Amino acid sequence: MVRRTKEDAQETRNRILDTAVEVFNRQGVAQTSLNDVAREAGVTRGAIYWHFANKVAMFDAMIERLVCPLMFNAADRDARLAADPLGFIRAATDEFIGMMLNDASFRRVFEIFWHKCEYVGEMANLRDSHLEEGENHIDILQRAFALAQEKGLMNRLLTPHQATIGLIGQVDGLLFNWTKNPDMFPLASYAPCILDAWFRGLTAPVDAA
Amino acid sequence: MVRRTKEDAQETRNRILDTAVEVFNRQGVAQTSLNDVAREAGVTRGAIYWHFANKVAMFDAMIERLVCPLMFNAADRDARLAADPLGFIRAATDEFIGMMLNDASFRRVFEIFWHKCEYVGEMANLRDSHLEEGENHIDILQRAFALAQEKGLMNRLLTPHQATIGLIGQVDGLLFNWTKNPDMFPLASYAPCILDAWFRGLTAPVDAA
DNA sequence: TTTTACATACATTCGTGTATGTATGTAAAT
DNA sequence: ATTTACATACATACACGAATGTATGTAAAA
Repeated sequence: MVRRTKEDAQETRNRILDTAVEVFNRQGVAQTSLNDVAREAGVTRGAIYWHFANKVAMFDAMIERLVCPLMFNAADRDARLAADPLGFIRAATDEFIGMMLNDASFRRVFEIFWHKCEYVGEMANLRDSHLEEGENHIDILQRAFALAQEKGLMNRLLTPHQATIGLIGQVDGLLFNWTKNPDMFPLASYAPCILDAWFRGLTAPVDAA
Repeated sequence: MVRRTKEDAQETRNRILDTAVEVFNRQGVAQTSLNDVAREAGVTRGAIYWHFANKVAMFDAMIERLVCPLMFNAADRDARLAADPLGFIRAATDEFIGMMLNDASFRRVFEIFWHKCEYVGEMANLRDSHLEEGENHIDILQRAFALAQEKGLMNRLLTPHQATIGLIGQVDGLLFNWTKNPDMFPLASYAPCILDAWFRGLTAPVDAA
């Protein structure tokens, strides 16, 4: 039973990528052969080599399919950012954490990124090429923090860029450690109050001393 | 020229492990064959299989050789912790960050842990077995935060455990992102003020409202 | 009829584990 | 002080599976 129509082919491609996420997550990217993916997807390596040049290209396609948090791409982004910069930032982080909690397939991809992948050679290049996306997020957050300072909503002990780096580090670190070992702490209940404390450090009044 | 004495053998073993760090860091753990390590260390696979059962055992030996931050193991640890809990915690984080900045071989091992290693199968088991070490650090920090609350040095909006998880997340996240891309931000100048802000969130007075 | 979307078959390379060889150290017997 | 007997510390060689990329076959779609 061979699939031929364009829709069928697209479905095959998606099934390969879905399967790749599962197998990568279970065996690691480097330890996974294209045959492993093919077998579990119910196709042969021929199908994989038809759709993708090699494993790295397949991994890249897996990334491209990722739906990024919506906050950063929403149409009314700049308006919301201007109206309540700190609220926007907090909503964006909550959205990201929420996706990690609720969207299993989203979470599984990040588990691969963080714990089941070696960034060397072509994989390192691939990551670097996707790094610009992250720089875009940094820019947006930085602008929001700058606006918050202009509005007097936060102190000036951190530059907007430092605040951005700090927040991203806090969020990434929490999610990294939680995905590494979910038994370490309950993310859903811990993240909100930890982030409350984090933002409290920004809004605390500065001693004149 | 073959080495025979015990000292020579130990030197060979160390050279293999030193080389392994370099090669793992360059090629990734999974992508590195024992032949790669042997060639660069100036021995054959025979030497490696003499000293280690396989690659995982070699990786484990690499971890065992790691000198952990001293703060947690110092003789006067509990005394310093009791005298100034928040100061102790801050000094411990500064020490860890300082080692990442100044000790290149220490940093290279963490680069492997975080970016050049897939935690699946035996490697996942190995990591889990070393996880207890981390739990010990968590216990110490948690006790320190609890003491700080008893002394009225910090507010009670976070439990000691939540504060611990938050701090570890902040530090790990900063170091993880910095080792991923050192050009992202200057760690040496950013870390102190970001941590200042973090602790400010703990010590900020709580609104009665 | 020509592509498309795969499956099948093949050649080659590479890594692992182990088995074996060997030169040297070392401790006890003589 | 030698010699003996064995352990140590590797190097060399081999057998085996496994993964990759490509070349080719093929049936249905367009």
